[in-house]
Amino acid sequence: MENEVISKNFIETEIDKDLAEGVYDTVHTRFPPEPNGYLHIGHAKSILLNYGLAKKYGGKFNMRFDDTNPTKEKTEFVDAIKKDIQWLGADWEDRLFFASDYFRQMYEAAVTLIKKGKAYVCDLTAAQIREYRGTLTEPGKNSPYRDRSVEENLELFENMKNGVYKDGEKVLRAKIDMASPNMNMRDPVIYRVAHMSHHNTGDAWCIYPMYDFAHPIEDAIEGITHSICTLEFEDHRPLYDWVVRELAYPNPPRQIEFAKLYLTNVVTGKRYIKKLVEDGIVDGWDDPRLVSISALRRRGFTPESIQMFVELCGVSKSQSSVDYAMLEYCIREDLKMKRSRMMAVLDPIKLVIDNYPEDKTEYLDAANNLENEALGSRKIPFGRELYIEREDFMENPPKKYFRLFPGNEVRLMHAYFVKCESFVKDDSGKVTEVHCTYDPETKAGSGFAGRKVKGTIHWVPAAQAIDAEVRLYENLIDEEKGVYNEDGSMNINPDSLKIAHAKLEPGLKGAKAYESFQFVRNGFFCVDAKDSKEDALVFNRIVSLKSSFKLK
RNA sequence: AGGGCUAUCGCCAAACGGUAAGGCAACGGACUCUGACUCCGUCAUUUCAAGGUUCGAAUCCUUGUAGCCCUGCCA
Repeated sequence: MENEVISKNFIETEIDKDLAEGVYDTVHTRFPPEPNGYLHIGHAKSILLNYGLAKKYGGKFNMRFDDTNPTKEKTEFVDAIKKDIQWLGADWEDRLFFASDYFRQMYEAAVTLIKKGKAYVCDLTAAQIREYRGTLTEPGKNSPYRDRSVEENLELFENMKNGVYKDGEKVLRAKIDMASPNMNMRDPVIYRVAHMSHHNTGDAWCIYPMYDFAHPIEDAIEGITHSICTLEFEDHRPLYDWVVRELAYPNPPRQIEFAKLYLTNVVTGKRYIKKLVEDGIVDGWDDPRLVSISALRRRGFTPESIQMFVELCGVSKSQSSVDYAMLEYCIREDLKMKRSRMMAVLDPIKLVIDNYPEDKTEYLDAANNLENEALGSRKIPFGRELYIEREDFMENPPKKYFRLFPGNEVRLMHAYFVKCESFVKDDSGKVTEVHCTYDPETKAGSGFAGRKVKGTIHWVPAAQAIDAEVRLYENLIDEEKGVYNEDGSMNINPDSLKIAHAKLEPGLKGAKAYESFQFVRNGFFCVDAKDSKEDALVFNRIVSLKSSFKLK
């Protein structure tokens, strides 16, 4: 409530400085994904950071697809990414751009560089370029084509554009410094030949700009002031600055880097996620055990919960890994007040109330959410036979076990106190039925205050309960062993997906439309919202069983 | 001839020379129609290490140490 005082992050400090010094008089940010895959929680940080900054400073936020490499990009990714960003709540208004729409300007910028003697066409092969580049500890050496005349370069580049050369035959390189300790400055390739259809421009071009050349131009064209990206681009900043300087953009953008978001015990690397999908270990990019935006959405995460999470994580330049528990905290925090709290029994065992009339059914009032009255209430049928959670009964309870055991009395959520009188076991010794008696005086809402019970358990009526095959998801990764082994393989938890035959509360709105349920570590449980317009549901006990009672 | 960046509680993260915020996690206790929620309380004499400057250092200087990134015609 009043603890909104989240301190300023270092990027805001930088922006304040820029504004104060008059370097810029506005803030204009952007989120520039390459449409080559699905967005995940790490991207959410970047999206919300960029969008949040623009909003905070009364500036603008652009959506831009950085589609300069046709070999990796697809239109279907464009659509998926747009959907995810909209869902997250970042509004680009009418500013949706494609880097590929600037190909003409980039081409002209390259020509400008050639005319200034700052770029040259190089005939070296990819392998030769690598060889000439030197190593981390040794300087590179100049390409034999480095000193071609401006006229020759102009003609050759024109030929590149006109499709005279095959892929890889020639490239355009910036003429900077082959001895630079920064590898990115050793005459980087800025244009390559690629005879391939582009998802947006089709066959209009057969030369495509490289990221380092294209990105600063894209930013400059759109009037971006602060080009915010992740730490690995820090070494590219001198090149970024070189490009905007050589091209003489007035009021050029400034690149600022921040640390990526990593989560503990979660597979984040795109190539690992891809492997999980391909090997069939997960059932797709939106498998609830993944942290792609679509997976989080399917699992029932809300945009608000992700916004909260990103806010809580903060922004800095130190490489860090946020505890997964923080993500769970955010969704619990967000949902606990605004979702109905239903009852479902995952591992049912029958409970018979011996002194309750056999043919009677009464409809009990149950609040949809105890903390939020505005969510209203529902009626739940109650009768002689119910199902309760197997773990809510113990024949020989340990100390401080507050649930059902012979002789103990508990409250049935939204209903009566019941006292355990006896139980039935089958031949194998497994408990099959628990018998108890109820006290009519203790009906929920009656104001009964005669005595108290230490425990409350949830239940569903045996006759009306909905049978459901439920998928329970737990951590995909073995928490003890960590995510990756030394050989790069992953420690997959064999129990990360279990099927349970659960009993759901009757009248559960839309319940039959749902295919599966997710069980998140720390006990948050909700309906799979994948193919449904329904909101995620939160279930009693499961949401509250955070880290409570641990059986030995 | 290597370069760049980062080091503050188990995990994030503030503090910008004036005497270590906050959140998550954890742990006590109260409350409870779920052991949840809520509420109260505990949780860094110390900031990677060692020196130095200063009345005063997490902040400045020196020297180390550790981690991450960079040798794509990927982004």
